[in-house]
Amino acid sequence: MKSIVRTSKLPLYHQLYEILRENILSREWQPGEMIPSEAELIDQHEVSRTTVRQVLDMLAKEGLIYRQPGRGTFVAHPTVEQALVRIVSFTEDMQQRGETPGTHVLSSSLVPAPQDIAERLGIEAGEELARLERLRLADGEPMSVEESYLVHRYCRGVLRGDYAATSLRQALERQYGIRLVRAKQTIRAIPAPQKLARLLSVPPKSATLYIERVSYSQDDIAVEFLRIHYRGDRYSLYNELQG
Amino acid sequence: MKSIVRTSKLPLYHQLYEILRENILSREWQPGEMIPSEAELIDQHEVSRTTVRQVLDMLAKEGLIYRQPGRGTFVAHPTVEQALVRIVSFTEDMQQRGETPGTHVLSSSLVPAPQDIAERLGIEAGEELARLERLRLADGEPMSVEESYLVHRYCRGVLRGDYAATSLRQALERQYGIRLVRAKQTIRAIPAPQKLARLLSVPPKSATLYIERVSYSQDDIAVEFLRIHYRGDRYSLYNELQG
DNA sequence: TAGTGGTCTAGACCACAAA
DNA sequence: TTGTGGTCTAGACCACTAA
Repeated sequence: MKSIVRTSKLPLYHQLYEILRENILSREWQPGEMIPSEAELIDQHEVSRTTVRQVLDMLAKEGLIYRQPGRGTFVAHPTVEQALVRIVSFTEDMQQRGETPGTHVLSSSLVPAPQDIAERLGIEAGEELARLERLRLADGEPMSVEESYLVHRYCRGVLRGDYAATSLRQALERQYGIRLVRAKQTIRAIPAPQKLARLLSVPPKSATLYIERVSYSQDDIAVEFLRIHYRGDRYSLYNELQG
Repeated sequence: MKSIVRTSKLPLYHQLYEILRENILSREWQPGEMIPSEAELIDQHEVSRTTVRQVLDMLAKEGLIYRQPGRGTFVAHPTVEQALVRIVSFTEDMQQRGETPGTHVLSSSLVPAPQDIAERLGIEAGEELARLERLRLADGEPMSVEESYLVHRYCRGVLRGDYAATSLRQALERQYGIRLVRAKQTIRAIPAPQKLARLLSVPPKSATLYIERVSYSQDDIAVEFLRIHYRGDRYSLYNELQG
């Protein structure tokens, strides 16, 4: 198990956060299981209660844990509710919804950046982009069509991967050290153009949920522009608001 | 100015939060303006730094303030980005988008709760609901149709108000002390039914962004069920995700 | 009664911005 | 040099849960 390094430049709470988060995501601590009490975490990591609570507050805010006064702190069960606030892969998304994901790669090529996409990514028009178009299936039926544009400069050769089987996000992380940690997106309802309607197996002009997303790396650099058309009759988004 | 009551059952941080929040929302503290430093807040309200910082963390998380190390803490400028995370009135929403809002009341009546809505609100089917149907305009053109269902028990007589001119949210707050502080919603793309298409001035089966929302009061009681159909060609949602 | 999380205090040292 | 927010500590009292 990783432990806190007192000489690190990283704040103690940040190190402890990474450690606890890893224990949860790796399933070392199972959903529903009680995690060590605040007192135990203080002893184990030799930090103050304030620091421990700061970390638990962060994890609770993210929905990874929940607390029960007088009882303890527990690992939360993953819920669909997280979908719209956390960046989630198609595979993960479908699994949360209880459907079996599938993928067909429709096309994959290098293209010069069109003006509109270049603007969104903060690069020059004409710069080389890796374009990947995929049909996504849920339980064998078409669910969405995704069009990814990656700034090729940051991930030369990405298109050599097989993205029917592998996750694009995983490849970016493992081969290029790029973690997509933040994204901005807009959501619209638009009628399916003819070609898209055929791919999705719906009548032309059917309502689709259309999302445009720009994703940023851990260094806050725009890396990907994504267009997704979801079938309106099969897909819905969920989120929570506060006043 | 309100001040903290030490004998109150409410936690100090909660009272201080309400006070600072009110100063911001009432525009007593203008956007961009520096708010009192942590040291000043400690003196003014006679609480510890921990308590002050807990409150500032909450406000920063909400996006109401931002901090600059070494400089101070400032009131944030309202941004469109808040739209999908904060609960926003139609009027406020349109103003942020730079359009002039308008409203026509289509119908208003008391109805027994249908099974599906009763479930969402956590009440018995058949319980009395106040139903309000409104057409929303932006720059004089139809933008959306809203159908509100309020649990009448909590706000007897609401329907006497004129909700073409007044905000329903304001009426709930001022007349019934109900503040909608939290909501859950799902977002879909669906084709406009004939009747709706006429109201929105679009062809039948046009794509609409359809939102179902359950809103909760400060006491965490479900108060309102809302259905909104936005014209797909005029409206888009925006939000930010984190990895 | 013992253990848990919720709230709160008084103090400390740091890096950074501005004068 | 002064004031700001960022991080961290050690300790306290409370209400609640479970044995």
